[in-house]
Amino acid sequence: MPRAGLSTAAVVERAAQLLDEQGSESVSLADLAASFGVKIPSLYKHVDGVRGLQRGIMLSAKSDLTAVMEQAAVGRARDDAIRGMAVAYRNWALRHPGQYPLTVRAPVQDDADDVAVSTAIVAVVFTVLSGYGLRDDDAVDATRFLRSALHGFVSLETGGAFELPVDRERSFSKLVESVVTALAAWRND
Amino acid sequence: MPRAGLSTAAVVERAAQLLDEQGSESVSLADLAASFGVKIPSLYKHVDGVRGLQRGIMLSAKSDLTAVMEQAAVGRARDDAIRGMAVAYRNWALRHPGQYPLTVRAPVQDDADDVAVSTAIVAVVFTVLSGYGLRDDDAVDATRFLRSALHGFVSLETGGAFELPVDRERSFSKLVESVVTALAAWRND
DNA sequence: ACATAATGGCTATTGACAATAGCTAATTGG
DNA sequence: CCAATTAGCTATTGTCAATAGCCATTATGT
Repeated sequence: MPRAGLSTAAVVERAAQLLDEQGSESVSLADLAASFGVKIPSLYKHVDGVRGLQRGIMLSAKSDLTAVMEQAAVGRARDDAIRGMAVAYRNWALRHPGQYPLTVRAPVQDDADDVAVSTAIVAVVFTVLSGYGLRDDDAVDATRFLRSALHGFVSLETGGAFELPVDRERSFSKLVESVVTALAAWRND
Repeated sequence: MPRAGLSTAAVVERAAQLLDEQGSESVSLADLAASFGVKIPSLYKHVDGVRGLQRGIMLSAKSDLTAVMEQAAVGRARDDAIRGMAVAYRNWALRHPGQYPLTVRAPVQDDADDVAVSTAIVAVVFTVLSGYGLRDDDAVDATRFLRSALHGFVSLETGGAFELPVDRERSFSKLVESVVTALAAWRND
């Protein structure tokens, strides 16, 4: 019996790929195994069942998205940083429609890795917002507002809820500009 | 064999209830049947399998949410209408965390009922926004912005993503006020 | 080099669940 | 009060995740 050369990383990566391609909400071990030309139980040597597999994809998705957002915000400040980050966020989601929903899963509190990557995402947003001089509760409210707007748009868009034949790019730009304006005026209301 | 007195409406309603209570993403026919003290195959006399059951819950959820939003907007205009609708939207979602995700599912195009209830939701938002004098593409962009903000917040909230010990009510109020401000200034950007 | 350990993938099996076919008992209409 | 319909049942099949236990392959240590 020739070896297929599996590894935890390879299995998780392939699963994430299948998830993005086939659009379904979860990968079956059956499909995943088939994609390697391998039987289901073999996967258990590398991944702890469906649960462990999903956890692996989720961790990699969250940290990947965080990196992309950081990258987009580096060297920019305030409005420019927001715009860059927003576009990067949306593009990542459009490229990874299957993985995206996993990035908004609340962290499991007794999973240290999950908590770490999850707080990292919020930290990026938080840092970008620090340029507006927002503190404490105001910063939290603003972060929630920004996340809500981005997540809402992307979630509806990848879910196919924007069906009218109106340019989604333009709608997103308008949304980002509205958010930027609101953040600039945050102290006033 | 005494009859349990099932009906399509009763089955769908109970399923929606279980969905909200047990927080999971879907109801199993096993649990649903058990809740009636009935065997699985009996459900097929009232509902067309898991698919048909989900469709039933989705239709009822979408029209229920639409009614609640309409109710909240009646007799109000502009900012007041938005505020009322936003609060009603969020409250409905918080009360129905299981059903809520079904309300943002894109309509299946060859399902006339689905298309009808789905366009009804958008129509409510559209009508409320008509008070701002927005037309054509602007109205679409604004509708998408409003839906994105509301859905994003509620989705993150019911998903448990807002974990910091900061008042979520306040965050939501700030979000609504930001949206209202943005809508009032829509033409300017 | 070769024995021994560690590892990778297999078959077989169990258990949960959806789904269908076909039966029988309860209800309802003339 | 009998006939037709309907509701719920048992039995069965098929899919999938998961576990147990087997054997082949690769790596290691003297």
